[in-house]
Amino acid sequence: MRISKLFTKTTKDAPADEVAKNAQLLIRAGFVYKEMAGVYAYLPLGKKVLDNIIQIIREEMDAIGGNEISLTALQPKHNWESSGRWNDEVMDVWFKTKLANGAELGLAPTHEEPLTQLMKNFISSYRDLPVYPYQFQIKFRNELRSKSGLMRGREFWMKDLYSFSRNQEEHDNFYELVSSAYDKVYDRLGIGDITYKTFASGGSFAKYSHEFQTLSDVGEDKIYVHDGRKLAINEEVYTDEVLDDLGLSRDDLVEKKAVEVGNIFTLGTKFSDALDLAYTDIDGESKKVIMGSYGIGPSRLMGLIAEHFSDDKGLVWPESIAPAKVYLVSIGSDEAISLADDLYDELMQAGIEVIYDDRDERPGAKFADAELMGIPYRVTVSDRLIVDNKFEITSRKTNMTNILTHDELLAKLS
RNA sequence: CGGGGUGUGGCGCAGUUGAUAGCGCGCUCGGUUUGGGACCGAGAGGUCGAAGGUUUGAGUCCUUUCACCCCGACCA
Repeated sequence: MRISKLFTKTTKDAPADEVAKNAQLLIRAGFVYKEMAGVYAYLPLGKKVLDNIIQIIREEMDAIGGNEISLTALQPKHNWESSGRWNDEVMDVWFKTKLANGAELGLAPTHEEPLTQLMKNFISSYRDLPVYPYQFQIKFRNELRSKSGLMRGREFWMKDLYSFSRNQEEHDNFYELVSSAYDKVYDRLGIGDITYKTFASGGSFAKYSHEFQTLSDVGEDKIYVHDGRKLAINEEVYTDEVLDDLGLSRDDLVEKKAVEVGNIFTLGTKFSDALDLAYTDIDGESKKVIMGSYGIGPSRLMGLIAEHFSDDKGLVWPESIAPAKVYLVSIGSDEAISLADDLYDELMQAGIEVIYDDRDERPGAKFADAELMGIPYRVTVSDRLIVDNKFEITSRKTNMTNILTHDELLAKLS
């Protein structure tokens, strides 16, 4: 992508009313636009990052047998009345509205009910199970207070996977499979080392659910971490009984602040009971489907990663989700520009994503933008380098610079 | 939803005891610059969040309201 074709611009100042560092940087770098409190639009570079995060999650969900779907944001109330969750006392985050004919509607805050209803069309035999539909969708939640930039919005991207299993054992196996898939997702996003599988309250059908909590000073959750076993306990279930269960003592654990970046939850028959989702087993008996739900918030992850991987110059994206791998800067004469043009074409043809700063700007401005945008490698083409047939490459993360030949540069970037 | 704070060109801000709005960034044009956010000159751009009120006169005082931010409670 050429900067000259990119409609966004960077700014030196962040909006005064935006305090969260992730939103400040993302707005300054032109990745997102704030529509209102807790509601952000994704601009070209931000959309790219979000899509990259989503793609990593998609690959890992597909790898464990997920079937990607796309459910509706508009929700008629009847499914939700079956489960009791249409009631504002039970689910207090609803955005509700009406059809022209007066019928009540809600904007989906989650999708257990509609998906359970939908699956009744496709599940009737034990042969139809297990199945694992999932989707990426904007969820709507009327939070009393949104905050922390992208990390707590009133509309936000969520990956929600649901499991439909024949029995508890089948469910438990898949539950563990999802857990390991989540580990892979966080590893690929570059936050695996600071993300802990965390014991949390389980609801009616399981003793525990599990959250994936990433350590962060801006985290809203308090967890107790055991580094050796790479697990943690959420404050809400930090009791002697739980410690006994896990064979831990308080001395082994350290209190940390963290951001919940995923959760896996055993639903049991809560929704299959409410909406009557049953199958006929091999023995001819009708049985209720055992369900689970598994969430990851791609937009929250984007905010968290922006916040975590940043410094005084701006964003520092992990290579796996950066909007491009290379920020190409040309400095000086027409000859340097022409050489940069050629390099841009060559890198793009080699499948290496490049943001080419082809503006008539001074070097300092280009360098500053490369750093603010957090592109992993900055490649410079300039008159002083041309003389020796060399290119300069600088790592955003380490700030190390190498002067390379054309072939060395391509080898390094491939 | 309780407590606190803030709304003035696109962004960041100033505006005194009330007298019809100014600075920096950005933007446009001209020129000079070109390895760390250049400089000089000339310009454009604001019914001061909204509504009502007090006053000869309101960005400034009063009332109402909306929005945003922070702390708390709640929540992926």
